[in-house]
Amino acid sequence: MPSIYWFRRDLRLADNPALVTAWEQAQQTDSKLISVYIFDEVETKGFNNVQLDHLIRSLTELNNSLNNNLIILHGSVFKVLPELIKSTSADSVHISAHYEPELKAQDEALEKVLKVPLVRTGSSYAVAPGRVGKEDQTPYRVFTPFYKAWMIHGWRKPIAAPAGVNWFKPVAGDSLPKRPDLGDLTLPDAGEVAALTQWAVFKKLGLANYAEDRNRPDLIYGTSKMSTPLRFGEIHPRTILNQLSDTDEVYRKEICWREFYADVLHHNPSTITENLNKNYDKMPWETGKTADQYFKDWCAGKTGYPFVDAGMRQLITEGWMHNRVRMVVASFLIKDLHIDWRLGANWFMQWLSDADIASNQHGWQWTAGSGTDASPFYRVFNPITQGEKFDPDGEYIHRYIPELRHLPGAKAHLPWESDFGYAHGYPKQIVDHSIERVRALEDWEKVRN
DNA sequence: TTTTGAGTTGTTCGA
DNA sequence: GTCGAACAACTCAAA
Repeated sequence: MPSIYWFRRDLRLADNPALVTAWEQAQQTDSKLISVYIFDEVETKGFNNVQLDHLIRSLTELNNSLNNNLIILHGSVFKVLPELIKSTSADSVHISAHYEPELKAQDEALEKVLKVPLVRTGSSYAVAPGRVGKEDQTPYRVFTPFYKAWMIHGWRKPIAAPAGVNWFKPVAGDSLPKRPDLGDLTLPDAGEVAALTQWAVFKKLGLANYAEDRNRPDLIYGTSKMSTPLRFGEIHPRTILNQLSDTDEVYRKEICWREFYADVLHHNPSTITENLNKNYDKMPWETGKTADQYFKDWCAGKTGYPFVDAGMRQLITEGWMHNRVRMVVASFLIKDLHIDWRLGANWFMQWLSDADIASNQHGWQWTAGSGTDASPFYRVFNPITQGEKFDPDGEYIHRYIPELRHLPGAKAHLPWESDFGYAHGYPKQIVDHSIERVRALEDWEKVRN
C-alpha cells in the first residue's frame, strides 16, 4: 500500500527522518510514496503575506526536486486528507510533528478521525520541546541551564535524502495559489537548495567572526539569516549543528534559543497572548489617540530615532530585521512609548519572513521583562547609543533612511547636532528618551510586586 | 538542607 | 575617555 508524506513546515528532502520513514513503509509492500502539501485554513493562516510568498516559491522548488510529483490540495485537512487516502488506498500518513499549540491540537484531532495511522517522526527541532527538563521534571525558565541540559541530551546524526523514491504520479490536482502582491519588497530565494547555499556561504564568510559581528546590522555576513529557512524547514537545525565545531558556541546558542522558546511555549501555551510573569498584567499601557499615533509612527519608521526607524523600515522593505535592532525597536515601543508588547509582536508577525510564534512572542516578552530571564527593570535600551555602538559608520542608517544620507558617517545617528540635519524631511523625535526611561522605571516599580 | 554564585543581549553616574 | 558601582532581586544548580 502506498504511504502519504504530508509536507508542512519541513520543505526539504535531506535530513528528513519522517520522509525516510514514509518511504521505508511504502517499500515494504513495493508501493509508491505520495507527497502532498495542503493549503489548510489552520495550517496556512499563521503565515503572513511575505511568508505566503516564500511558501509558494519554496513549494515550486520542492515540486521540481520531486519531478513534479508534489500534489497540491486546498481545503480543510479533515476533508481533503481522508479523500486523498481513499482515492489512493494509502495505508498511512507520515508527518514531522508540530509543536505550536493550535497546529498540534489540529494534528491530535485529525488523528482521531483518520482511518489510517498518522505517524510522527521527528520535528523541526534538534531536541523536541518537552524533552529537556530539570531534575524535578519541571521546565526551565532560564536559558543557560536549559542549554547545558540540551547539550547533554544531544541529537541524532543528519541523514541523507531518501534515494530512488518511486513517487506516486498525481493525475490532476489543484495548483499553487497566485503569489501575493508585495510591491517593492526584496526577498531572498526560497527552497532547500537556496537554504543550503546560504548556510554554506555564511559558514565560509561569517561564522568565524560571529561572536563579534552578530551585533552589527551594517555588516552583510554578521548574521546567518538562517531564521527563515529554519522556519520553513528548508534546512533542519541538526544539519547546521552537525557542522559546528567547539569554537562556534555562540552560534550554537542561537540555534538553542529557538529550541528554548519552543520549549517554553510548549509548557505555557497561553503565553502567545499572556504575560509569562503575571505581575506584568498590571502594567499601565498607554492607549488612546496619542498612543495610536505613536504606534503608527513606530510602524512606519518615523519616530525621529534613526536606529529605531532604520530597523522598522528594514522590516517592511525586506520582511526581516537584524536581531540587535529587533531588541532596540521593541524596547523603544515598550519603554519609550509605553505601548503593550503584544501590539509590537503582532506587527512583527505580520511582516517577518521568519515569523515564528514561539521565538517572536518570547523575544518580545524578554524585552518587556514579562518573560523568561525576566530582564532586570533597569534594562532599557538607549536607542541612540545602541546605534552609535553597533553601526559605527552610520551605514545601516544610510541604507534605510534616505532623509539622513547627507549626514556622513556616525553623524547620521545624531541629526539634531547638524545644522542641516532635518533638511530632507527626517522627523523630529516624537518623545524624549531620557524622560520616558524614567517613566518606564516607575511603571516597573509599580507592577514589580 | 542551606548557601552561594552565575546568569544573552544595559545605562547612568561619578571618580 | 575609561572604569567600577549601582540599579535590586529571580532561577537554578553546584558546593
